Amino acid sequence: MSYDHKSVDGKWQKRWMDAGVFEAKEDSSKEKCYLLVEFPYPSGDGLHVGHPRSYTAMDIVARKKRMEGKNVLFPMGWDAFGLPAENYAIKTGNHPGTFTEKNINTFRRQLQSLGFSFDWSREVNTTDPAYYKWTQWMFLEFFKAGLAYKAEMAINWCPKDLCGLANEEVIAGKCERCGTPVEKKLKSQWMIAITKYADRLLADLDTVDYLPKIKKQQEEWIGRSEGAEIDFAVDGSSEKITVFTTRPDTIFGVTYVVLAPEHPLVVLIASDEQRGAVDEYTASVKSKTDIERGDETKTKTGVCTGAYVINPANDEKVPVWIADYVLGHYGTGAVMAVPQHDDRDRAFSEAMNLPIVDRPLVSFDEAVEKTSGRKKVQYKLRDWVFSRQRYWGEPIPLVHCEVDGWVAVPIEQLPVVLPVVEKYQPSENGESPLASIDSFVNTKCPQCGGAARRETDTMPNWAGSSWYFLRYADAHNDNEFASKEALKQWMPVDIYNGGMEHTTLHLLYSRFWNKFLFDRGHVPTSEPYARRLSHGLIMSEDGTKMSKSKGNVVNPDEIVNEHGADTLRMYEMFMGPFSEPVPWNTNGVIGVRRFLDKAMKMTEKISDREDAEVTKMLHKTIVKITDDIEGFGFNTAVAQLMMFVNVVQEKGSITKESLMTFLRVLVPFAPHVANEMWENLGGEGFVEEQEWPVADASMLKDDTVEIAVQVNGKLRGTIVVGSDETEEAIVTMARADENVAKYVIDEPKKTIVVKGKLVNFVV
RNA sequence: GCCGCGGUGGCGGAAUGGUAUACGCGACGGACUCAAAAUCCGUUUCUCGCAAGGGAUUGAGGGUUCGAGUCCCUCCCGCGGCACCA
Repeated sequence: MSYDHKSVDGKWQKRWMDAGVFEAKEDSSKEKCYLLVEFPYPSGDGLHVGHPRSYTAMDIVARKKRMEGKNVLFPMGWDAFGLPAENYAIKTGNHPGTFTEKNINTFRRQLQSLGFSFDWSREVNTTDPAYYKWTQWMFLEFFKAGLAYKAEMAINWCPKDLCGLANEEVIAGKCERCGTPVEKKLKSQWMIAITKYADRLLADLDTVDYLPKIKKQQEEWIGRSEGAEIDFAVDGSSEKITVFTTRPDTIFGVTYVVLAPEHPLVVLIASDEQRGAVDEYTASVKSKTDIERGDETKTKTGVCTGAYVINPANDEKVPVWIADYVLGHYGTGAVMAVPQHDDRDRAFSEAMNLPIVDRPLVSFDEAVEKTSGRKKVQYKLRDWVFSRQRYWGEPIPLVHCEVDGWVAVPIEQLPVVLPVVEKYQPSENGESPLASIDSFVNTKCPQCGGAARRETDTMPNWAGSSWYFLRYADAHNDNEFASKEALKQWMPVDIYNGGMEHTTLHLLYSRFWNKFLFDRGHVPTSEPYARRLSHGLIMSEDGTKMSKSKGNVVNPDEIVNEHGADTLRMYEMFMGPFSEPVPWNTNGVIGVRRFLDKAMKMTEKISDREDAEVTKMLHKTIVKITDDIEGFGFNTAVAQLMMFVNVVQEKGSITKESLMTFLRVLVPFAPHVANEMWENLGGEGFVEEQEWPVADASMLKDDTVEIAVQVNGKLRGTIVVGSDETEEAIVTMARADENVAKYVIDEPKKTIVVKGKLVNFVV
């Protein structure tokens, strides 16, 4: 006999919703706890089994914290701008919002079918004008602070779709949709000066509790290096080449200087004899895609410009080359080459038959001083390209006026709502579809009232997700993105869980965004997340990534229908360590369902008395579950719950009191089953409304312990002794063991006793 | 190439330097049944042995230690991230 999961699941989900038990309260008498999971992109495929892994884990934490008396905020929403909806719109001509809404409804139904204790009253949706009004408002804050600026940028361009592509849409150098190799195209783009925050984004990592590997990824992405800028005068010219180097101490070993092909000085200094070769080389580099350029990391190419520079340390005259191993966008786009100390310079020298000299090093400071250089800190981080020539994104709320230039749309006119368009395809020259809507584009300048044109680019996907955690604090506020009081109550997020795939960009962007708002006095903390954890991916049974094209995607609905919500929840917790990737195994699901059936049957074993073993196990279980939830060891927590039920089954009876206590540690994992049992036993209200149990320390101690007896470290027997037995008595008993005595004939050289664990005789 | 993580039964995995293989799946045997499913009981790292018990075993090889899956060194394999950042 197994329990009827369909009626049990539905019954409790309805009751939780009706009672609003999981809604966070603006109640300062309790300590707050803000638990955040990454809000999903509501794709047309519906929920993936990967989603509930993170959500269940944090749901368990949330339920436990509530029972411990915390005021918990555990919200959910939708990161709903995105390409799939736009592609769907291009294909069908329907509005992407229709598609998005349908998908959100599916996701919401699926999440609710798993009984997560989300506070649905605070649901947010990035595509809702009431939400993106504030995304636009924040962009204007960047604009007003001078951090948003326009610049010519090379963007990814698909020559077949006539369309600009985001980096994420370029797969292996090809257009994600049509497979055409992607080209570079210069376009004027809105940029946000995240590099101004590079030092703080790096330094403040010391103030947060992230997994070390996550910190490391942030550090590497920011990529700080210390060095110096040194000027090399161009021989016979007033020009100078400034290089950035982290090794000024190698200055005497410089044999040539290299410019990136896109360096502006190239055209100025190339000699007449070399000009042809230089132009040819520059053109060939331009026509290469990033991948082609990257592919050639082993064979270095370049040409001599015919110009020479003077090494400021020793007045040596060295040639100037151009080569694409030097990047235009990093440092000064120019490098002093020291083949003696740098592998890349050495490889280039060997390829071009350039000399490699052996010169002594000088100290860093001495070299900087001798060359009149400047100490300099460089970052790999680049400013954030914020424009997309796309329909399905937040319109950038600026207008361009002939007289006043770029002007912010006044706050009372926000949001700038996405207009209705005929077609969602970008235009021939790569303009956003919004550019073809005259009624949208033509407007008046808010400053002078003259004719002006609206910006038609939209924001990238990252925008809405850069601040959603703030909106949850006060999700329905029309006057502010969130009130100061609400933000003060909830921020920072106590634990933020998400995938490793978001630990560079999303994490960095949202930290930056929050810091900026902090500087403007809009949010109370400089860092948004006190703690960041990540979960491992759920792989398919063969260990590869689940994907629709391979047809190995598991639909969570099927598991819920067949075995119930609690089975899916617990299986996802049981399948392996939370932070590691684990393969899905449909066979394994059945084990969890069997456990839940056995757990349900414990209500038939109620008795006035129970075996002492059961009582002891209950208290051990309380301790183990409490610790495991704190340490995110959900798989071993589930194992412990199983062991408890196994003991009850073996002993045949349990008191009602013990069982009801057990339900309080079961409920975070299997809330439907736990509540159903609770009700069957005559419990009042919800199990979630009970206090988290505390183990009785006196119950944790065993009367007797089994002790291993080793001889020279090899196990030769076990003895059972009283837990308070003296060492002496234990050693005597150990030696008395028949099998042990065979090996310990003479007095042992040494005897090691580890209390409660083992005795080791060294003979 | 560099950095990080990992390698334990047939499978997913467990183990503050202290009885390796918990828990689950699968498999095998038994009970119940006309039969099957479900359920329950038992066995299940390999190996020698009727048994008592012995031997081997945590990717490979060394080392430290009374004792190593765990610590150290060398190497192999897998996964993830970064990748000409001067």
